[in-house]
Amino acid sequence: MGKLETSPKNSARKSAGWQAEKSTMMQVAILESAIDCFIDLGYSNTTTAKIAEYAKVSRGAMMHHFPSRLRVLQAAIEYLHKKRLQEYDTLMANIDAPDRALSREVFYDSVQMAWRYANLPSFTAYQEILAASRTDRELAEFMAPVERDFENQYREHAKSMFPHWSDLGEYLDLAIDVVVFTTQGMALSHMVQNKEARVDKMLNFITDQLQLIYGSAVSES
Amino acid sequence: MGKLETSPKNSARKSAGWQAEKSTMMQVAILESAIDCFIDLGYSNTTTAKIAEYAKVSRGAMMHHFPSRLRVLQAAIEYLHKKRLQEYDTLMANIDAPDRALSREVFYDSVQMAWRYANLPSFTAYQEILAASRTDRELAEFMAPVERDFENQYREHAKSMFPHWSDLGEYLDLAIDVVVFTTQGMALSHMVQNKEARVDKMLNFITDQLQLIYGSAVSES
DNA sequence: CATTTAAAAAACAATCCTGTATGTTTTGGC
DNA sequence: GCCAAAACATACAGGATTGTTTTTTAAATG
Repeated sequence: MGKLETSPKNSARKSAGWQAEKSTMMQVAILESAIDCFIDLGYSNTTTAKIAEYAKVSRGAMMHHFPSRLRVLQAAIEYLHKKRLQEYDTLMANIDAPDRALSREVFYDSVQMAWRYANLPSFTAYQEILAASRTDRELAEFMAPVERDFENQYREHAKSMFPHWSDLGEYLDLAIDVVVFTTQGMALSHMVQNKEARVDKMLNFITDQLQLIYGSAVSES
Repeated sequence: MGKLETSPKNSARKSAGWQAEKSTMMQVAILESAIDCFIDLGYSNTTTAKIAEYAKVSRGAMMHHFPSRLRVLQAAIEYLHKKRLQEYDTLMANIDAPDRALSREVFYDSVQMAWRYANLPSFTAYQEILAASRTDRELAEFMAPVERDFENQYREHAKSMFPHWSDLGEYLDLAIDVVVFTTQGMALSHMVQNKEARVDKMLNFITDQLQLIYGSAVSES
């Protein structure tokens, strides 16, 4: 994390868009720093000073780009939202096999993918925001469309991932809910004892359930 | 929520313990107010002034009983912990039928009980604390034994509730985890669409899974 | 090269919160 | 009824955070 270049020596020297380029670079650095602050310090302890410190930028410079704390945080949330969707794509790609037979292995890979997803730093950051939004009306209103969008995208992606299910809408919804609620419940619970073993058991169990749901789905159709 | 009596008119007039009695009354009011603040305002916005305001007590009076913010919060957490265990007992009592056959209805009642439990205000308050503890070392250290205790009590209670399982330890653990993680995952997720229907489906699904687990357990023994 | 404009840094005022210190009232013992 | 102790209330100092203002620096342009 080197300091931002302070003069156009290297690459884009004299390019017309140099200023704007540097500006957006700094903005991205600020947004990522804000997310890091969510993770390290929690939402409410994410002060403008801390964000600036993380981004190695003066608070004044930051306030120049984002006129208020709320604006920084909202921009960071949108940035995080896109990042999460992108991470979802990446994880999905690893098991991308729409044509593969729906063996247990495929189900298990999906479940484990969901579990990994719920353990990403971005998930933690997002949860911080969601938790804060419960008692912050302004934040909650900002989050509403974000959440709706995320839920839709998630669902759409899962549908295209498993074309076998596509005409069994209800069962697919149930399957998604089972996986999402369980993995997120695990991620958010502070399991004190035997965490690894219990997680392992749960993941295997969910896999079985998915196969069971799928079985019901195809037998009914 | 009437104001606390300011003089011993009614009941315990001139009783030796009047002072202490009133003192503990106020302390309880303060602790409950702190919990209400967790719910209404979130953990980090729970200031000493707000707690005092909720309890209809001067901040000075409060600081007399609890010398620092941390002390109030810690006392409130312990109070909440006991309250949660007690609420658990109460909910459990409603379906208390250790001798009843393990019909689907019994399983379903258990699941719904867990779901109701995860929707109590005390659950919300507890989650606020847990979330805050993630980035608050001191709070986390205080919470560790509380969480351990809660997990043990929860487990013990479930064991005595279902004596049929008692010698099938591993399966019982799995059953508990399934119910807990799912209900808590649902409670913490901000389901945007079709909340009621999805919850209903999930609860029924979990019930089926419990029966399945139980089936595996008895067939193996 | 000078000048105008944007960007960055620093300084400032206002608010809020905590902990403490000081003052006032109430209680319990004599 | 009086007095020490506690319970309670008020006032204050220190620190932190936010948003604004002012000053300084860098970039773009004619």
